[in-house]
Amino acid sequence: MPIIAYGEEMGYNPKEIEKKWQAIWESEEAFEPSDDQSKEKKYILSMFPFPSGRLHMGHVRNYAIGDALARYYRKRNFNVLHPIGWDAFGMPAENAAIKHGRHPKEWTYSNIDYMRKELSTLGFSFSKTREFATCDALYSRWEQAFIIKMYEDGLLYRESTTVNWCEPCHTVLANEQVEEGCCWRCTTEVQLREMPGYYIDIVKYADELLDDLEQLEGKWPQQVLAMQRNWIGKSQGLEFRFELTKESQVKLGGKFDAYQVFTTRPDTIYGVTYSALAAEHPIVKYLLDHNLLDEQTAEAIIRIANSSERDRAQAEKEGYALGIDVIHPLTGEIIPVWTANFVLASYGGGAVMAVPAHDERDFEFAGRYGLPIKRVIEGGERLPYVGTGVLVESGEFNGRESGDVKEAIINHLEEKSAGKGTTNYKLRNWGISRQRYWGAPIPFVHCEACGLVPEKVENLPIVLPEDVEITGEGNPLENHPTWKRCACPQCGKEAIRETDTLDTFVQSSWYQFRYATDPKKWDERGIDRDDANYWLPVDQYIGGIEHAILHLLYARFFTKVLRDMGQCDIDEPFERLLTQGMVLKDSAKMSKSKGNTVDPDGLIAQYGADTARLFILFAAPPQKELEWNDSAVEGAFRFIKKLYSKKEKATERVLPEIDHSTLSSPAKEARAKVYEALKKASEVYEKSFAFNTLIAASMEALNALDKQDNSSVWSEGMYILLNLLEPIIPHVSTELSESLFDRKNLSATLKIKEEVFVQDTITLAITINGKKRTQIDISPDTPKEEILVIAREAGSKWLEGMSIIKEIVVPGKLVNLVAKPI
RNA sequence: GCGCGCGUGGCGGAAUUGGUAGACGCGCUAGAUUCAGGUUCUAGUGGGGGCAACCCUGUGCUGGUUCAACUCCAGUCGCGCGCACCA
Repeated sequence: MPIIAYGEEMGYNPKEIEKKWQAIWESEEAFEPSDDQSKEKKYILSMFPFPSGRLHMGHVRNYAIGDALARYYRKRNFNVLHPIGWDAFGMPAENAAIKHGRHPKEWTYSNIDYMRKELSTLGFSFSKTREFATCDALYSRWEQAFIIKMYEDGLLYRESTTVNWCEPCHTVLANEQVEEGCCWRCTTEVQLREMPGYYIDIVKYADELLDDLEQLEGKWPQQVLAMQRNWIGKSQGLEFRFELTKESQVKLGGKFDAYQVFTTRPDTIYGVTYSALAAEHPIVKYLLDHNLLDEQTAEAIIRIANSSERDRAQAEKEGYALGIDVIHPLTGEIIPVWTANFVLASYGGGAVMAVPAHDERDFEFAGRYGLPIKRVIEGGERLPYVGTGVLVESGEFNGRESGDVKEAIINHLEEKSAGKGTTNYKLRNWGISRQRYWGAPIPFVHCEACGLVPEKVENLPIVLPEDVEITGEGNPLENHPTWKRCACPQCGKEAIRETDTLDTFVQSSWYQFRYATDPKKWDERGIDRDDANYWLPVDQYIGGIEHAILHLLYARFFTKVLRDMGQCDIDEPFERLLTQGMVLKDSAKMSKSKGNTVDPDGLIAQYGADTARLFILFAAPPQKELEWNDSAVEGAFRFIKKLYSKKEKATERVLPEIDHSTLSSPAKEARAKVYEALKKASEVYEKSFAFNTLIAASMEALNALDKQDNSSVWSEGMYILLNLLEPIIPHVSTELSESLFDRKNLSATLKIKEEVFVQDTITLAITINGKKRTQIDISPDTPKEEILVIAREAGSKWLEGMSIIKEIVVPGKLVNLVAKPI
């Protein structure tokens, strides 16, 4: 019986161990990447946090995964870049200012200081020299330079259009930032508003953004790829002109002679019985402005135009005849024009041809208003029939298949100069203006004489004024007495500075390049091309699925833009993506409002960082949701205590040479388990990320070691287990590695010794007709014939009155005897 | 409606990718240690049956392929996520 009188000193003391190693790592600058770019690199990146004040469990999970990978590759002698920074601009800082009267800047930087400490108590191996906050003036400086370059390259423009306005956030939102008609941040319904703003032409890159998803196949989650494809929404078809009749042209004051419509089904063009315009369409506007509609109709159309897209999507089909007609480009028929609430203003020109026989929406609308329905595709019992088939009543195209007639109809219209093959995207250009204070100023100036002028690059950064009053009313930059007054960069006369700030997604679109740039060069340039080419793409990116569209699409887009600017030579920023699941408690997302949070600080105070990290990686595979479980945390703590308590078992300070054949069978078993865990390690760290199974294998190995007492086997076991657990529970692993092996076990590349898997006897399952009946122990080199003899004997009980018709031996696994009654 | 994914003990989850289902952990049961609680240790733990060796049954459901299916195929039900009048 061991004496445990001085157990307190002997026992596992996470606080002391963790503090000690965190200090050592800091003084050793253990996590800084090397400047030597001839070394093989790994860039491991967890999405950077918004400095909200405190870490939550989602952060802990995110960084525990990234840290495990970074530490693994560092040990494998890769040059590892594992940076952290702060996504520091954004609304919550202003909300805190309104609520608590704290200046956003002060609030943000003090949050960063606190959270940086939290990260270090968790022992994450981040590079310290590359840390930055996106609200740092130096970061804005380069971002503003990129924005100006985009403007010069014709990729960025200012335009007044209908935008999504969120009243509580007091700003416009990009399309991606509207979820089911509501603001992604505050979930209130967005309003449509006409106002000027800055846009980046992301649609120009739509094809590349779509096509390059193929390169990511198998490396990004399928779901994310599908969401991106869906969002880009490429569709090919026909765009053609609907010529207005002479009478209609006259009615429209000669202002319009035709309008464009888009269809993906040119094969149904002979089935057109009406055409429909969005309520916002210029022709409808003209009719309203010139009182060419009766009062009731006009009112109804205005009501539709003022309702949100979301409301319209839920409303019944509704529309009004406009009293004008167009001419069918192929048949010359007169087609009535309607306005309809289901036609989207923002897609395909805001106008459609309507083929009620072959489109559900058109059908429903036609039914409601008694419009004619003309079938032109054979197939299906009932209308609408939206499938493909043989064309009828389609003039010269009769009898041909939809599939091969599409191209012909497009060509036909092209020849008549009435239409052309076109590609449309659901993706819209990225609106980057925000009418808020706490963001990077958009570096433009409005000059009465020169118009819109970009700021001179040498004047960058344009920094925010600090003496502002944040009340939640209006834009503080707009309201500031002097800030917006400036000199025109072009003519030098008095001008007005732009008061919109950049969408915060702009900052997170290029931060991966900033980390890669040697900090010594941060003053000189935003991105160093050689550094970027060396470090990027990020080998493994880790973050929440909630960024599947927004951030990941923007960052991919920026990468391509920066490439075209000559900042780097890569096409895709993130080679592999891991989307972690949420951390739940009581089956609900942890949140302050639900009161179901578990505070990382409290957990660390109670059990230590290693337990927190171990639990979070053990409880579920990283991609899945993780249900918090206090007693399972205890279990993780118990494992670490057990590991620690076994340190005296290892008596040799190097990896011992062991003669496997002389060992007892529990010792052999223990070695096999240890090496199984080692085998698993590389697969887990490099491929599957199923840390839960690696931890399970390590637990099995420790349990097996504990069932034997050979100190060499113990030494070898600890040597290996501490190595493979170090990325997960670094403090206790390093502590034990230091005291047992002078940390030599942490730098070595460990070899798998195949001989430990060779067993004296192996167990084969005996199955009869695929059903397991019994098992046999045999020597591994027993010939097949002999195995069958033993197997038949072992199974004889179940084979009575049967005749064997087939025998299958799966080496090392089982014997299956296939038998039939005689 | 369309797209993607998932259904395995009381719970979290394993299963070398077609070869002994339920590893590992939590929980639970019994026992040991303890004045007691906690800790720790030992044994057991999918369901049903049997004194027992054992037997039956079992991966949402129904079929199929195969010597062999949690794994592959078809259908079906349920759940989750995303998109949603995109012409």
